[in-house]
Amino acid sequence: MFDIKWIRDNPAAFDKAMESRGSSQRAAALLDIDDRRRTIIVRLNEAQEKRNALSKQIGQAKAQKDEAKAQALMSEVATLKDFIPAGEADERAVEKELRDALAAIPNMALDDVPFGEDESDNVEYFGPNGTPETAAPRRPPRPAFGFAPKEHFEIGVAEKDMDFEIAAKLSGSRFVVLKGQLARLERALGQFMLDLHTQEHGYLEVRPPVLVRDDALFGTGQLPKFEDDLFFTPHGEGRLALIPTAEVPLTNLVRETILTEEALPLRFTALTSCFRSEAGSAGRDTRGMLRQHQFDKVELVSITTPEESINEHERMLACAETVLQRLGLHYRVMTLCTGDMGFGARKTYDIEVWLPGQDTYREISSVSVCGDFQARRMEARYRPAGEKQPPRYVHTLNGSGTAVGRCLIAVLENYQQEDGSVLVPEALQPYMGGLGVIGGR
RNA sequence: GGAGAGAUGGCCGAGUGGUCGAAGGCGCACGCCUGGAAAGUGUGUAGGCGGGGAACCGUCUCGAGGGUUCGAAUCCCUCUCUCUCCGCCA
Repeated sequence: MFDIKWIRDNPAAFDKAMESRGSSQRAAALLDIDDRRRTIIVRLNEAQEKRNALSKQIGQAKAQKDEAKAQALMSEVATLKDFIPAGEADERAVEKELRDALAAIPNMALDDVPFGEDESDNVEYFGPNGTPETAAPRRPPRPAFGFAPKEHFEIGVAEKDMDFEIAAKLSGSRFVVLKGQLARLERALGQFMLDLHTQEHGYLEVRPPVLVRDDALFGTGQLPKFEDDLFFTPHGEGRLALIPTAEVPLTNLVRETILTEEALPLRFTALTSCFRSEAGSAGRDTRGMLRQHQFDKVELVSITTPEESINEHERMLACAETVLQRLGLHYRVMTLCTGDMGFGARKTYDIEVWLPGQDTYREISSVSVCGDFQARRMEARYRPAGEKQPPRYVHTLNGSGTAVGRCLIAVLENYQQEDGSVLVPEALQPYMGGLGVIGGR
């Protein structure tokens, strides 16, 4: 969420940022609300000041048993009796108007984010000061096949243990039932990723709720604008949402707090199921388990100072890349252009894994730095170390590390054998009881 | 689901109609003490909004929202959450 004071001071920059993100928001309309708001506040404050001063005098008069004087003062205050409640109501209304307007505005892209309209304008990224040559050694090569590689759901093991028909009977479309070694392989992937991030990357493992309140969703920016993407369940008088990503509970872990600077950075990771209604995706990726209503994901969230968030973004990307490197999966990294970024992001890297069966790259991780955008919505601040300074908003980052279901697809497609079996990447074998291949005879 | 207790500053904890944004403690910051440190000691230390170049001033905030009152942390109503006991339950 934007700071109205910043918009007041930088209206041209704000308009430019909105235009580059394809938003029709402009500073003038917001500042008009702000002007009305400030006028109301000034008038209200003056009236309150007068009331408070007179009330204090009434207290003194009563203490001195001067009833006549007290009565005179009380009748004077009575003239404010209508104005103050009305002014308070006006203030509440205009504050809400401003907050509602600000809450619907997407974050501003960082200066080095490429300008563009959609995913065709995204730009490949090779690391800080990187080139294709410097990035290549870290990235596993594409596998070579002596046969035509199949899509994941056509591979022998999947035809046996990846059951969309029974899932449809249970739950409808966009659900899957995994069985046997495929079920175990997905579990192994989640365990492997969690162990990697907790043991080597310094993340704290968290088991959060997967049902959350509207407030938490507002904090990370899913509400109020993206209600249609969520599943809700009734609860008491209200409702709870199933999380679309563990970003929601992990980031909200610091909501409404003032941290000490020494506590930063905070790094959280969680393996959870995620739930998305995919309302706008009818007809897209309907075959296979690429786009499901329910999927598992290992999420990474960092809470940092403003000074450190850019560095943390690169670090988090590297943490996510390590997953694919250890699994021997070929991938590329894209910097999302201004038009393709999510609502709360200032800059986003997508990691796209190579899927030989589809003969294309598909997103398997998205790593975003949000600046103080979410922190403002959550009221998450920290107190700078040293000399007395006011609290500042923290910066928040989130990234997938990685999507487990899509990673399963990638393993199947990249390690498939002509006979329908699939080799188990070395890094996963300890999690598979030493098994080197699944689906073989 | 039933009964009861509670929610106060970064943290703990006093405070039942006026001078209370709020005692005391912890923590933190600065100073003194010290060869240096610890201990001790002194001072300071909430946040939001508005006005102002600034110093500063005003206002709001004691879980949230309404209400009573000239005046509310304190009284009333509604809600949320936490704790204890009972019931149910993986």
